[in-house]
Amino acid sequence: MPSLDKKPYHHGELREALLTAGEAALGELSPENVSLREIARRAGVSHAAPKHHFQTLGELLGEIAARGFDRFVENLRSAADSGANQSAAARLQTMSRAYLRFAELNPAVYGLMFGKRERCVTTPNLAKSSLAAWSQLETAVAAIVGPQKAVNGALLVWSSVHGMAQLRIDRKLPPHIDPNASLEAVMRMIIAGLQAET
Amino acid sequence: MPSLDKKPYHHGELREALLTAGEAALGELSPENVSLREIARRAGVSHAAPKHHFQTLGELLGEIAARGFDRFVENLRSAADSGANQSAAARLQTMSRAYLRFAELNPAVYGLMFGKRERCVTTPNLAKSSLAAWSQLETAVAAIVGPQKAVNGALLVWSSVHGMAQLRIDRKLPPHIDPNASLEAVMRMIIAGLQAET
DNA sequence: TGATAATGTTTACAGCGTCAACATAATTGC
DNA sequence: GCAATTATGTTGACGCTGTAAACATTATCA
Repeated sequence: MPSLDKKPYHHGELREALLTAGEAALGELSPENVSLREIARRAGVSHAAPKHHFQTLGELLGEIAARGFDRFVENLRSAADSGANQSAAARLQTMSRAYLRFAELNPAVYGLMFGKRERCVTTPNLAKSSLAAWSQLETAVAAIVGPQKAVNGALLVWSSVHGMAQLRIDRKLPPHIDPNASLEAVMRMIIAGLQAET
Repeated sequence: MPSLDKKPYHHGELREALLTAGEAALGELSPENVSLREIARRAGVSHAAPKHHFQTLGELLGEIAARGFDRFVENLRSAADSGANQSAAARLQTMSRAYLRFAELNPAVYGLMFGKRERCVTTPNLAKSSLAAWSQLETAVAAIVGPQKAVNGALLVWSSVHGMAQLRIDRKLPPHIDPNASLEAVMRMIIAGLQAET
């Protein structure tokens, strides 16, 4: 009698399997080694099978970036909620911690989300989530400096936190710097700068 | 009689030619299309010729990044010099403008310099130049907040400017933002934040 | 001047993304 | 319920890539 657990010809959940295999590969391999063929291998499928679900590698990575954005926005939202009864400044600091934490835990996906869009295709909901994250930040900043100056204030915060995340991921910070302690000090200065604007 | 301008078997200045061809390619093509073979083509030489001057593509790109760093440090230095008789705050602002300008004019090289070191190899003088840039910045910041708090202050400035550069290069800024005007506003807030530390 | 080192070319190999042709299974229409 | 169609797999091919090895040409030096 033939073995009962023989692999069927059709996978059934291949699209989903490719996305999770891709995320796993991004977590384990250096980005340049994350290839369509490698992801297909991990999903236990031939190298051309993904074609029926993602036209190109860029489309697959774009979808992974979109999912990353959803998780990212959710993380920031729950951080903001958890600080609902704090001061606006403390809430902003909490959000910044969540931001940096996400970047540290998901460096490759973070790179897809915020890096140049050469490796992945920008899907509509990716653009939407990106804008959602921005207005989330702008709202938190507006609570400190008022809506008038919220744009530049949000730019200050976003640039700084994004810059720190990037520098840390790319290991470009001088070795004598402790990123967590520094984030607190940097955020303190940022908030002072914001408050000087009022 | 044979033509006099016939190409000689040996190039003569191939190493230099490869570096400039590489920089040109980085300026014209999207980074993923900058290949060793493409650079060799531009230098008018067979695809394996670079091997005698650069062991790998990463070595070539690493050397290009190192040269970029030299120009970068020089730009910042001359910006700092030009503001020698200004206040420390104004001098820092001048340096920031030079920083952002360099990133805008040389996005691909900037990416090699500050991005992940997967595409290019870190050569010793690259590390040296990087550290030089950092202490240059730290000195400028120390003139405002004193040496004690210069480290965190420099981190604030570097993160912010690097973040803005990256966001602008990657076109991740909301479209309604004018980067140049925003830089001024952001730097004003940063300097206020630094001065609040004293 | 002749050996040797430097610096080119050619050829080869494996991995990549993508496409086209084909195989198999699920679904739909009658 | 069965045939036609559609969805989703596999296989093989193409041209690209980086890199290595073998070979050709020229420059350098004893």
